[in-house]
Amino acid sequence: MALHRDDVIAAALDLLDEVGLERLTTRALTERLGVAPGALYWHVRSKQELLTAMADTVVAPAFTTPGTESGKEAETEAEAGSWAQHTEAFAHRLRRALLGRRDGARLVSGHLVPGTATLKSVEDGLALMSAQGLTPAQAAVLGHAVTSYVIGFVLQEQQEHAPTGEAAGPDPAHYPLLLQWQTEHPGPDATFTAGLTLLTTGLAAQLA
Amino acid sequence: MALHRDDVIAAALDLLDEVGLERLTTRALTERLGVAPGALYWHVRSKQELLTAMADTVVAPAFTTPGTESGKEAETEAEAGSWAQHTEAFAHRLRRALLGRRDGARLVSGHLVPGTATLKSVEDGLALMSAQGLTPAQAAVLGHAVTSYVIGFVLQEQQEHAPTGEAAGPDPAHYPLLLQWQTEHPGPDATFTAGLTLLTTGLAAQLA
DNA sequence: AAGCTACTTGAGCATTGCTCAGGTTGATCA
DNA sequence: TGATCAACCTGAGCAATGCTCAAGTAGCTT
Repeated sequence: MALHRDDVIAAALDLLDEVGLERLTTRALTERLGVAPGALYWHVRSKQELLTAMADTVVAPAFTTPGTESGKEAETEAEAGSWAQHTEAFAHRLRRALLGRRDGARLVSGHLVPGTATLKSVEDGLALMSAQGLTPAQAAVLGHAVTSYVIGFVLQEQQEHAPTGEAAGPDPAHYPLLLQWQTEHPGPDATFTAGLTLLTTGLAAQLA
Repeated sequence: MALHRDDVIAAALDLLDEVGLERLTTRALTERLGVAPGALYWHVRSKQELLTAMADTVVAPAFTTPGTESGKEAETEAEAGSWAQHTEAFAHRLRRALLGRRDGARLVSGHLVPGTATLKSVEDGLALMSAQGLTPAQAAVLGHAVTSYVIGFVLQEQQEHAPTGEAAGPDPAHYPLLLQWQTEHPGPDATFTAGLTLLTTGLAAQLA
């Protein structure tokens, strides 16, 4: 049975989980597909395009509101919840999506180009916030800030295991406050949420 | 006259500005240095290590407080300014440092390993905030959030000109709110500052 | 002058992204 | 049934890249 573009992307994502972005090579991919190296370029114009498609797939679930697809009773117009709740929910979805794949944040931050579905989702988000009294500028600033924050956060979160090419950095033991923070670390989830809350309460404070 | 490690790094940064990260190749670098390809590896263990050193140089000015080096009258203990002012000043320094080089954010986000100077600076920042009544956890969360935000923001900011490997994305003209935002865009500097203010006022609100 | 260290050459290997002319396969239509 | 055509694949190979290494060369010290 012949391959199709989606099979290629799916296999590429599997391979990514196994070997990481640095070692994601077209030859390893075609080998996994049981196919000659040249065959890849029937389905994909270049490795760049492949990476973009992968990034798009990774990010997709974050831009799909949970109850949106099954027609059960989802159409409650402006679904329940304040703009703050929606924003935070989106941030958590995005982070989970990025964490779901090895090097997910690097992949997305380097190769994503917003597709139709993404733009639609962003537009809807802006509309929802405007309907709750935010100016378009406020909504846009918040959205932009949140995505920046999430990507930056997960980037650091996933980099801990990356090779640096030189000897390990300096010993942090001499920096008491840093050390204290590292040992009392409440865990990445809590840290993420705390930072995220800064953004939403910041806007809430500005509104008052 | 023989090369030295610093010359190599400086030349690499110049080359980065000219050709961008994708085309920053060891051969182009050695050619620019007027030297055979193999000569590079006397000064640097691997390309990874070179990139790490470059990232460190790019980021360095952000972690050097302006009045710190000249002994004029800098030692005013906890220099003037609230934790919010200090945090925002740091964020702006970091953004400027990243914007100062082509692909600066990608370089740093992918290859930085915090050096001694960086850790010292972070420790000092935590100390300053603690002295102003913040708990270590609050200070750490704020610092982490700010750096995440800055890196994510500049990453997007610098990606506008990057090649995607496929045809341009969908036309954003059909999304009225998005379009409105794009046309009324107050400029990246203002957007950056607005998002940053969200973080600091968020913490301020939590303290009250 | 001898010797040592810092630095460089030149040749070359393995890997990678990509191309392309020609096959193969399977559905379609005469 | 057999010819046609498009989708899909092979095989061979090219150019660029990161890296290695034995053999130099230059300059300083003694």
